[in-house]
Parts: sequence; C-alpha cells; structure tokens
Amino acid sequence: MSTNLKQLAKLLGLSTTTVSRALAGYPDVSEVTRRRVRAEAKAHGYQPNPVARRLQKGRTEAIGIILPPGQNYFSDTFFTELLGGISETMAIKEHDLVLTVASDMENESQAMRRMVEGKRVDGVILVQSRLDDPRIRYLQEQQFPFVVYGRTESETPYAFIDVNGTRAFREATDFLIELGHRRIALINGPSVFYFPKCCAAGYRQALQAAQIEWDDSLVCSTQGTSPDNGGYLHTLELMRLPDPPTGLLCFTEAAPGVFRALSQLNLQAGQDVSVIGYDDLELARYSAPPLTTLRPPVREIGRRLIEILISLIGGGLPENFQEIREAHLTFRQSTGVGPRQRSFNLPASPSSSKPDSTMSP
Amino acid sequence: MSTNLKQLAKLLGLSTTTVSRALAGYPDVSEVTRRRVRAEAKAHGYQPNPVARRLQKGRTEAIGIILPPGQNYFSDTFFTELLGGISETMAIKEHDLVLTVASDMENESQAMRRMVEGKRVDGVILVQSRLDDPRIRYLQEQQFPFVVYGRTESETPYAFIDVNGTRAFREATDFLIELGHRRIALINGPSVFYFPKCCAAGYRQALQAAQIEWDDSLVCSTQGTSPDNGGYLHTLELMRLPDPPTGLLCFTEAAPGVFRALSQLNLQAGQDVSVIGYDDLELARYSAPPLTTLRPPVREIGRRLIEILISLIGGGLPENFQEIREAHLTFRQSTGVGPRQRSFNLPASPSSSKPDSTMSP
DNA sequence: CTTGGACCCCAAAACGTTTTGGACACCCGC
DNA sequence: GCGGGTGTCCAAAACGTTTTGGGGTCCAAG
Repeated sequence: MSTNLKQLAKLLGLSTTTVSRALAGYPDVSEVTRRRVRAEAKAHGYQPNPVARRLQKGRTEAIGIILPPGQNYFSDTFFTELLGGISETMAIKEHDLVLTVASDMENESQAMRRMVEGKRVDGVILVQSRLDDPRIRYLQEQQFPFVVYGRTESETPYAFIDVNGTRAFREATDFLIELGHRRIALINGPSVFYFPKCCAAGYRQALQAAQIEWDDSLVCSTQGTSPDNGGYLHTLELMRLPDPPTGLLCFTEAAPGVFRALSQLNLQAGQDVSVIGYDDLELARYSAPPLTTLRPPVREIGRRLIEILISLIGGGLPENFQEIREAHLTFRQSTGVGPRQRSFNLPASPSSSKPDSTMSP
Repeated sequence: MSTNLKQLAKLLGLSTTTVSRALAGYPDVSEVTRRRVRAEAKAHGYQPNPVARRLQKGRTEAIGIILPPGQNYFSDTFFTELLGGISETMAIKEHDLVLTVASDMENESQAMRRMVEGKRVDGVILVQSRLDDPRIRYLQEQQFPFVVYGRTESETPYAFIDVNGTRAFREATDFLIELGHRRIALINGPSVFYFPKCCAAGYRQALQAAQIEWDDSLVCSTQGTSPDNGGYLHTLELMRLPDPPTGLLCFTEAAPGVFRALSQLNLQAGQDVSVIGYDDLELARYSAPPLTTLRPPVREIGRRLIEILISLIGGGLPENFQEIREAHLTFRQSTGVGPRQRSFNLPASPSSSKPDSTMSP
C-alpha cells in the first residue's frame, strides 16, 4: 500500500542509500537533494517501516512493563498518570510501550522471560519493587537494561527513581505536630515493600524531634487486606483506644476506608481527627472533606523513567541513574488544629485563602 | 549472544530452511530430524527473533490499545481485569500489546495515526466508544482492523463486544420492584456514550412492565463531574425530594459517592435505601455495606476482544463479530425490602445464606 | 529400464531498512 | 600534471527469519 523506500528512491531517481541518509539528516547528502527528498517523502506520507529498521538496527525500539499481581495497590489515577508520563515520552523518543498485566507471580516471571529472552523489548520498567525482588536479580543476571520505580535491597547497583518517603512523611508528621497534635497514628503499607519503611522512618524522625514518645499501638499496616479495607478496620480499632489519636497518616489508597470508619463513628475529619493521605490524586480532591495529601510527581517520574531506560540501553551505567524525587504536601480540609492548641484558635492550614495550596517539603 | 537460526542449522548440519520448517512443524521434514532439531533448539534455548519473523511475514504480530483521556471512568480493577484478559490471550497467541495513554483528544488521534499509519500494529482495540466516534470513522476509512468494546452509531458495520446494559438494568430494576420499591432513581452515566442509553432503556422497560409511571426528577446523569462526585451530589438532591426514592441504581463508579451522601444524611444503605451499583468489582465487595452490583464479565471480554481482532486481521468480516455479553447481578447487603412490603418481613435477598450470590439475568 | 510419486532436504529470494566501503567529479595547491 | 582533499552519491552487504521452487534419492508400478 503505502510507499516504500525503494519506490520513493525510484520516484526521485536516487538510490535508496541517498534517500535514507537524506531523511536521517546525514551531512554527506547535499542540501538541495535533502530538501527534494524530504518534500517528496512528505508528499507521499512516507514513513520508514519500523520493523525493517528494527531488524537492521538490532534494536526493538520498544520497552516493556509488566504490571504485577495485587493491582489494588494502584489507585486509578496514579496508574494512568504514570503510564501517561511514560507514553508521552515514548512517543517523543519514537519507541513503543509493550505492556502486560500479570495475574499471578508465576505469570509475572513468565511474562518477563518472554519479553527479555524473546527479545521483544530493549529494556523493562519495574514497578512495585519488593524488599527482596527476584525480578531485579533476574535482570541483573541477564545483563538486561531495566529501571525500577522504587528501591529494594540489592548489593549490586541498579537504576531507579523513588519518592523520598522519609522526608514526605516527616513533613506530614511535622505539620500535624505544628497544628498541635501529639497522638498521631500511622496506617502504613505492607512491609514487603521498601517504601513503607521510609514512611515509618520519617514518621519516627518527626516524633523524636518533637520529643513525642513512640507508641506501638499507633502504628499499623494494611498488610493482608486491601488498603481501603485496612484503613477502615484500623481506624475503627485506633479510635477505640483508651487514648485515641487525633492525627492520622495514611498510606496509598487507605484514606477512603479511613473516612468511612470516621463517619461511622460520627467523627469529622478535619475537625475531630486530622487526616493526611498519600497519592490519592483524583479521589482526594472530591472526598468529603477534601483530603490533605502528599503528592509525588507521578507523571514526571513516568517521563524520567523512560529517559533513564533509554540511556541505559545506549550503554549508560545503572549507578549513574539513581534518583530521588520529593512528594509535595497539598493542604485541603481534612486537617485542623490539634487538641493542645485548639483553645488558641489557630487557622486550620498555613494558607487558608486558596482551596488547594501546595508546599514543597 | 543467544543462538541464531543460522548457527543452529550449522550445529545440526542442516540448512536453515529445514530447521525453520522442522520447528514450525511442516510435514516435509522427517520425524527423526524434526525431533533432533527440536531437541537442539530447546538445549540452546533458541527462539526465533520476532523482529525478523515480523519483517518476513509482513505482520507486526502486535495490537494496539489507546486509553482515552477522561480516565476516571475506569475503576481500578475494571481496568486491570480487562487488560488482564487481553494480555493473557495475547501471550497465548504470541502477540504483543502496545499501549498508549492519551492525555487529550488531540493526542489520542495522533497516537492512533502513529500506530496505524506508522505500521506499528496489525489492529487496534477501542474502548469507551462515544455515540459519534471519529476514531471508528478513521479506522474504517483506513480499512484497518479494529474491534470496539461498546457500541456506537455507525452506518457501516464494525466488530464489537458490548454488555447488554438494557437487560442488566432491567433486571436490576425488576429486582428492586420485586422487593417492593416503587420510587426508584437512576444515576446514569454521561450521554456522550452509548451504554447509558441502554441502561436507561432497561430501567424504563422495567417501570413500564410494573406500571410505575416515569418520573423525570428520579433520573439524572453524572455528566460534567466525576462519577463519584456526581453520585454524591445527585444522591443529596434526590433524597431531599418531597417523595424521595427508596431504590437507587448507579452507573460505574458512582456508588462510593452515593454511600457518602447517604451516610451524611444518616441513611443506611440496604435499610433505608436500596442501592445497586454497576461494575465496581473490588470496591463493591469491601464497601459498607457490601454493594449489590451488576458485574459484566470483563476479563472474558478482554480475552474475546483479542480473538476477534486476530480473526479480523486474518481477513474475517466485521459483521460476523458483533457480540453482546450479559452482566450478572451479585446480591450483597446494600439492597433490602421496599416500603410496600416491609411489613411482610421478607428476606433481604433471594438467597441470604451465602454472602455473595450471583444470578444470571 | 523407465516413469511417477513419495519423501526429505536445500539454495536462493524476499521482507524494508541502515551501514559499509568505496566511486566519481571537482577543485586547490604544489 | 599530479596528489590530496572535499562534496555527493551509490552498489552491495547485512539484520534473521520464512517461503518459493525446485533437486535429489528411493521404491514400486508399468
């Protein structure tokens, strides 16, 4: 159907070599023929056949991503934001994203081998890194380019981007403390992941700095159930403690369950209890009350993942691509003054004029 | 690195032709050499280079999917379920899924052209069909194989799978009527899509059959806001009517907002109001109370989409692949007897022994 | 002894690019 | 007039498969 390089060359009375090099912008073709070739190519809507170029170049110009089982850790918009950033950059770099959703772990490693050993992609993106991650070991053995969203425990260096969870949760905890809260609970994510460890560390740092003593009964994890349900159950439990928390830090996706539990207990978020969530982009804005939340720059991380991966494919060294990004605290109405300062009648948030205000931690 | 067809042939003392045909299972290679070839291939972990085979076969062995802007209509699990079914089948068929997330409509058609005219895939899957869909017109003009999840208004036939929304919402409405409800509201989806029309039709049919007269004030749409927020706002509105509904049918993703509104009004779902949702797979199970919901066979639809598309690529005619699937009503605790029959003390659901019971509409 | 048909195998072409390794013409300086 | 550089162009090889179109060999039937 559509034009060939050979056809185009014949039409122009040139060799395929010259046409190819003209389009690629090599300097060994004269300005005038280059223009002539470009014009003709555009007129016929010529695009080089990607499959042929891939064969010749020895690169698939594609990168793979496998969405792991246990998908409910992804909030809808987080997921689309990340993939949005990824595919945006892939289009610019003229690459394709090939995606698989794994139904279980068996399936996941199978899909990985298919991509890697089947030579279907030049590199892969890993998400949801586990503390001890067999995928990373596998890819390192295979010497296959990969980049991870998140950190893990590995002796040999590898490329990653991660959010500074320690700092984020430290800032969030600090913020609650400034508002006058002393009893602050943490509903954390499952401990098979690295990120919750950071969150806990940040939380601990803030408490120490404020000389608030650690209370085991205020820290829990959504492990074993869905984040939503975990948030629900743990909130009920926490609020029935003899000395219940007045501040609540929630991991990804837990906030809706927390809100449900609070309203069931006839408690008002932002009034009786201050709640800070993580990452529930769309949800957070429309919840009642709108959720104060930590927002990682997901879309930008998606973009950067591709840039890094393409550098690695080009021969870059993993140790040069280990990056940390900051999450930003977005103030909304689910946080308010704590019991100690309530009598002083402080404003609920640093800048209460705008409905959404952001602070860089 | 890994073995070649040529290398393998040399190792075996055979021609590449014979090795290739032996592996492909052609009958013109003897049983004994076929076995010998297969054994050697397995020993060396040989896999034919997909790029080379694609070039030769003239097929990319890949199919494309573009996730449209306005992604919040996808609930998390719906999305992963569909892609799960898709990628499962793609693995079997030895094809690759190349995916793009479009940020806006401009971007969407651009991504489409890239895939189609750039010859990066053999066919595409369309989701979220609009009533008047430019993507479908484009693909028909280009004579490019495609299959749609959902219907649209088009003169020329095309391949699709859709859920029988009419029947589903008719059954759901019938169920509420049987429980004794007469005032039943419908919080429908945006009217730019085809599916909400079906839902409304089914709802109307059930009312007519029960001789309940149509009330405009009981029907609304989440158009213009998020489904969640739409559900929230409309429920508040509906419940403040002089004669408020006792039954509530919700479109995709609206149920959480509905629950929020109800709890704010101190109304109990399943007690004061009966709520039936559509499609909130994971959410529905863990909501309080668990949501009675219509569930389309999403995963199976994903599988079937690929089968259809591959048939089309092989030369099948679109008019032979127009399929309708039924959604199933799953009974949970958000539905109960209506005001008319409450005095008779009926059971809340047909079979109340099991927590989840399913009925085929 | 020849013909015809199984049966098994292979060399060469093809898919559509990019890259390699010149070839040719022209001009400049010596 | 000759060596060397520069500016344009191209034929052929290469990427790794699959397909095409036979080419042998062997055996049975004529």
